[in-house]
Amino acid sequence: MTETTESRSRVERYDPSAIEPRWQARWAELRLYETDLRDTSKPKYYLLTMYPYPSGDLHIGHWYIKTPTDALARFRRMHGYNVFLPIGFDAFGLPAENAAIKSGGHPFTWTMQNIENMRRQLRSMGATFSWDHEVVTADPSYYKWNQWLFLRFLEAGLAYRQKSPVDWCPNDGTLAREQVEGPERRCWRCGELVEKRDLDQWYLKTTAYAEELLSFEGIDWPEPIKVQQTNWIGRSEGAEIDFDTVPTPYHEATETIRVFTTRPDTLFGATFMVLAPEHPLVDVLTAPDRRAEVDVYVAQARRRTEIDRLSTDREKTGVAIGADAVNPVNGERIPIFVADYVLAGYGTGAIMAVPAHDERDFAFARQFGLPVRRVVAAPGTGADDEMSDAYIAHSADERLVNSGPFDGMSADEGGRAIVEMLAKNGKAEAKVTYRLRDWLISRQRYWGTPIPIIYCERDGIVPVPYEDLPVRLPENVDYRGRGDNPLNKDAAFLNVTCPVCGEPARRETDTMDTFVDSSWYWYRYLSPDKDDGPVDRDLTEVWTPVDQYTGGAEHAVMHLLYSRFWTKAMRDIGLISDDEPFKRLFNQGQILGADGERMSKSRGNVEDPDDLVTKYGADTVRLFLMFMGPWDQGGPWSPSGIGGVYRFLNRVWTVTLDPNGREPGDPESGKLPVGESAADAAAAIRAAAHRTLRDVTEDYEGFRFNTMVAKLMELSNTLYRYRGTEVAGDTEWDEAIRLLLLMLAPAAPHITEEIWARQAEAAGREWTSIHTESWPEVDESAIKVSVREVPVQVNGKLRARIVVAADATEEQIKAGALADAKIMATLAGRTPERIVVAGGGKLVNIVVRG
RNA sequence: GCCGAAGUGGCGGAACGGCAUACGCGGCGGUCUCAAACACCGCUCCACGCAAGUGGUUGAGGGUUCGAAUCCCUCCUUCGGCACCA
Repeated sequence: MTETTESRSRVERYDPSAIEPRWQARWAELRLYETDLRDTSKPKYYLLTMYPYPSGDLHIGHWYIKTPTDALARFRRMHGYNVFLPIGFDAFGLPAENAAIKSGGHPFTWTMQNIENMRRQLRSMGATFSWDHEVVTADPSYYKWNQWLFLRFLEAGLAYRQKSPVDWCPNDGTLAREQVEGPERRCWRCGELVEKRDLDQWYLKTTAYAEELLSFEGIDWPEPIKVQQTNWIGRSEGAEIDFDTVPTPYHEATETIRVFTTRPDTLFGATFMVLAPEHPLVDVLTAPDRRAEVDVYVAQARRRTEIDRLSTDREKTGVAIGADAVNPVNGERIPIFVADYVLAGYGTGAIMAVPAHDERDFAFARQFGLPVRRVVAAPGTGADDEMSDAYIAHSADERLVNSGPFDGMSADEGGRAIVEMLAKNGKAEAKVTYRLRDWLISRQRYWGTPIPIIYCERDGIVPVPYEDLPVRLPENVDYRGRGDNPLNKDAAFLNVTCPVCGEPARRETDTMDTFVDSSWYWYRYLSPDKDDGPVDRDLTEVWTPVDQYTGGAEHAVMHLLYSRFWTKAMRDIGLISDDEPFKRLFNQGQILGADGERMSKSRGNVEDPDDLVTKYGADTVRLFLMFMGPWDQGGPWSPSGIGGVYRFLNRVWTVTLDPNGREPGDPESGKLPVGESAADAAAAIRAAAHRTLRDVTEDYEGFRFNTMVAKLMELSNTLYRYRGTEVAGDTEWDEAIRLLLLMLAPAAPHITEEIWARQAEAAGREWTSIHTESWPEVDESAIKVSVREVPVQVNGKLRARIVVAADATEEQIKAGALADAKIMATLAGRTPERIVVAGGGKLVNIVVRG
């Protein structure tokens, strides 16, 4: 037994804390991961991971996002690619201001401290980021180009100014959605009731690209993301139709209400109209005796959230305004209502209500006792049958009824004919509408990119001249414990001279939405220090679009849609030639706190990676995050199980560095399995190694990191079984060990580098980094088997397994199955009705009656 | 409410039209040790059975198929997004 003790002490214990910092320093020294963007000798691979927000809630979630991405970068490098994996910080935003208001400090200080800590943590991962290309969006060298691009978009007619409502607190100014609390909608800071206030704000014309954004040609994105974006854009074909109002004693002028409808075929069924509470004609048309009630209703509606207003669950509310309109097809007078289920921002902010054929209109009509008139009928349905629900179905065999000259036409045909007839008098036109709205980029906040505009009494809206960019944020800010924008109180910032006339003028104090920063940062990564333009055209021609983008699914629509818009807009002002920003996209899941909630300091459920790294090492943490589950799933954090991954790395350490050692706990240790020759064992080892290589390669490519780790565990378990036997140290053994290390290298870069170096030293070879090795080739012949097992089912139930030659024909497999004793017993003399040999001989199913 | 996704052992999960529960955690038993820790070996979905085995099982219910965790329909639950969190 002294032998086992000896063998166990032959190699020192795996100690990540000794290994990891040393290799990180060595890689940095060798500049192993600095990407030469001008190097064209290798194919390029731009791997982008969503840059983090330096929230101060530094948590394991950041590692969860970055670790597999780094493994992928290393995997691609081993395939001969020139990989660019940049990193930066999304440094503007609300949390920095909140921290500043609370602490009295400066958002800049808070942000930079967080960034410094995150840099350290990200470095401790051993990730191969190109730190020399780092971008920090709160730096004037970055946000200057937000301003520059904004001015170019303004020149190109892609930016405009318009009044729109914000959630407003009398004490704390504009509030973000998360700052409005409770069903009563109160300010989170002072508890005051939140109201709507209309402000002049800047918009970007995303809708100009609505049609192009619907096409995902040439990019390989997950289907659910494309569906969500398509639904967000929400293209609807229909018509705009004009309804004239009926003059009244208090309003004799005829007003025209233009509605948008996707169902012009149902025009004869319109029995009332609805205006959005924000519609300008509400005020004009409301009868004096209805005024009080309407005003109250409008004020209430404006306080509701859109989600609430659009809920089909909620009881419909509304108020008649005491005016009628005329249906242009039949001259019928119909009452006009104001109701919050109609939104000002969609279509024309007014609808014709057809209760018979629209669910919400039906509910409203029921609520208010309004007539329901069927105008579309499926075969077998009477024109005036009582309706218990709106009839929405759209099929080819339904016909118009109660529609005058259009009776008998199909819905499509009738719709076209009705629009055509009205169009002759200029009363209708075919129209496509989108749910997508233009992008409101104005924020009434300090910590963002100042919008480079000056307002002059004489010259109006004046862009800041390009040579005066950047418009810098003043360094001294005074929050005085309040939530509103301190720029409004900063005289030095506010008061400027008009660039056109030289008279005193006022500077815009709104800053830009932080989604502006994140809409083009990957272009800036290529040339972060370029000072004569936002992007380096030569580099973008080579490096963009991004080959692979990884990041959270919570960005499925907004960030990814804004980025697509921005790319197209930059293309159209001649800066780049890309049509799309990201060729391939992968959305990983989110790590939640142990309580199943999103990690945040305020919830106290933040998991810091540092402790785990200290205890187990970065390689174990990296591997554990990959092993936890499918990357696109995420889930609540639990460190239980990390010990298993740590054990696995210890086993790799032992099996590679001490192949001839034996295990005291295993009576069979050091012996080949019963009945197996050394040649059999060597072949089995080789087969296992190459089978694993084939599967692991596919798993890396498909982002299936959890099964990738599982398969490497299996291989190491197989090797462990042969540890200390006569085949340990053979050619096949050494090859398997080599493959194991190469496959593990992208995921666990430190331990593999250490073992690689020790092996080189032991063999007297000169050291080269494992991370400069090429990815190995699968030898299919090593995996080939001579016999295999085929499961046999009877009526879909597994009854036996038979062993057949690997190249057995279907007939031979059938015969073998029927000859099996268990199968014969199960069949009990019954004659098979059918025998299915499935999947090219993978499985047999015998179907019998009774 | 609307759009998207997911529900599988005690737990994380594997299989994604063909052997359900790979791999790991936890648990149980063992080897080593004076002992503990570490390490190692074995067992571990549920029910009945001494066993061989038999039956059941992928959120619930229905359907398609020789065959369904996987495809379709209805429902339930959870997560992401819903335009000022990023």
